Amino acid sequence: IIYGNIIYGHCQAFNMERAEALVREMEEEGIDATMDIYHTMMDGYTMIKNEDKCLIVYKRLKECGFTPNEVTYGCLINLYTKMGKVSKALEVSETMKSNGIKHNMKTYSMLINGFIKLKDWANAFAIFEDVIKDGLKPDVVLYNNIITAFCGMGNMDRAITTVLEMQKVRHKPTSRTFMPIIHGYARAGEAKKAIQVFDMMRMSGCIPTVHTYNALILGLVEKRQMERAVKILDEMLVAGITPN
RNA sequence: GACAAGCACA
Repeated sequence: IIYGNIIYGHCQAFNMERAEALVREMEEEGIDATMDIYHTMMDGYTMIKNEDKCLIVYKRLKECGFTPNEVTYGCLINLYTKMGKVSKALEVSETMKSNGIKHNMKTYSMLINGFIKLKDWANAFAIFEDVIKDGLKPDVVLYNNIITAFCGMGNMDRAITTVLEMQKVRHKPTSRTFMPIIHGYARAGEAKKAIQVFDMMRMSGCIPTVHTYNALILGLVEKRQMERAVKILDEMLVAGITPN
């Protein structure tokens, strides 16, 4: 139990060697690892993009007599989408379903995100249809994913209407909701619109993050509006955000 | 049920 927390900490800090050493230490003491420990280990390996190790952990989980649950499959789907192997992720999705485990918002988000990374908008939206068909109500993250997709397609208007839609359903946009939009306008050289969205964002009570500022500054720089970019940079420092 | 596996970046 205590081990679990420490291992979790190491995984988050990318110290996978340390985490692994602890697991071994635990086994030597005759303490059985719990499922969450396997999950955090899989996650850790996913973060450092070590597919093989992650799969080994998965295999060990099964060897220890655990039955994969939705989180386990989620970890696998996450792994494959992060590696850009969406077809593999879909296979996992099928196995999961045939084992009687339904998709939830997170597994769907991961799949959509995988397709978005490949710029496969058609399939991304196909998954979104499945979500609706399942009668699930999209959550904030899923909305953010959809917005990212619209921005990637260059369909900025749909992106904005989606934001309005989610507000209607009483979902508070997060700073990540607006980032792809600001970024999209920035890339298109529409600095004015980017700033408009930025204001809209603050109006809805979102606190801009470093990434938000980065997106905005990038746009201004591309438009050769260096003075404005520098001004924003100052605002950012005043807001107590450290540039990266 | 709530935590917990899903959304940043040239």
